[in-house]
Amino acid sequence: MNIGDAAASSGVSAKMIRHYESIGLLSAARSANGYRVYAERDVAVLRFIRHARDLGFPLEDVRRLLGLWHDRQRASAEVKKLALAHVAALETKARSLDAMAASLRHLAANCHGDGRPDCPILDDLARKE
Amino acid sequence: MNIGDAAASSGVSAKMIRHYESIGLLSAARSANGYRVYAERDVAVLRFIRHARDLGFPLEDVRRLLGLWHDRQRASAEVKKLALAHVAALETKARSLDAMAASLRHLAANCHGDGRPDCPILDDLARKE
DNA sequence: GTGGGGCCTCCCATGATGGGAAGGTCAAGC
DNA sequence: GCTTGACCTTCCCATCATGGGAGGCCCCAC
Repeated sequence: MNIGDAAASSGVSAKMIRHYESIGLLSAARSANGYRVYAERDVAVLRFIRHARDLGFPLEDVRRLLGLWHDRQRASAEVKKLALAHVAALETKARSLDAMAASLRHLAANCHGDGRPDCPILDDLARKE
Repeated sequence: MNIGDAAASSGVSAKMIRHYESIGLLSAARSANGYRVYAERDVAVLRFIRHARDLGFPLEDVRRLLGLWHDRQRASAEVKKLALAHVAALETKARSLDAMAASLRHLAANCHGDGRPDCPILDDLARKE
């Protein structure tokens, strides 16, 4: 299987497959012509990476998760710990964005939003602090 | 006022002040020795930028906001429109993070988290899809 | 006049992804 | 057999906002 097929059946772009290889998440055999060759096992790894990325795990976490996945002796506690730390990070980030949205929504609510130039939003951005 | 003082009183790092200048958000006079020179007016602009960044506006939005701020004839409607579009983007992003967190939290809840190797989190990441 | 701190420019790095150029390879159709 | 087009290769560049650091100039206080 060449990289294009691996990309199609894993949902990871060929570009990213090469990138993941370059940072050592993956390795690929090469055929005589220099093309990367993939087996089903590799496609499974790529899908794993994609799923982890879909959950927002940074690639360094993905690297650790792959290590834990490949280690059949790992304790599930390690995986859970990593996952919950990531959940906390996601929620912290989400709360931060919500706070920004709420502040801005409040400012916007006090803005006429008509043809007049007065604008509490700009006034707030221009505040001396 | 040199860049260090402008940084201290605006809360924007000297590094970022130079960067903002390089992308045209700001301009600075130069003294005979080549040092950038800032007036209170410039510090106000820097604070404006910082506040907008604190609300998560990307620099391209900041550029537009600065334009609207400098234009005393602008209609507040334009500012409000920009602000609400950004609020929507922030909320979309926050909901996306929350969805990831909820999925992962659900998986983690079903993971023993003890010394055993079984782990629904890894099973899910390894699913064929 | 020397030392230290501030300033200058320029390059590099982050994290994940994509775009694109220049060139090699292969298979199908004529 | 030769062309064509699709695929593959590597390498460089861009994004977005920010920081680190090197090498070198400038200025003030001691």
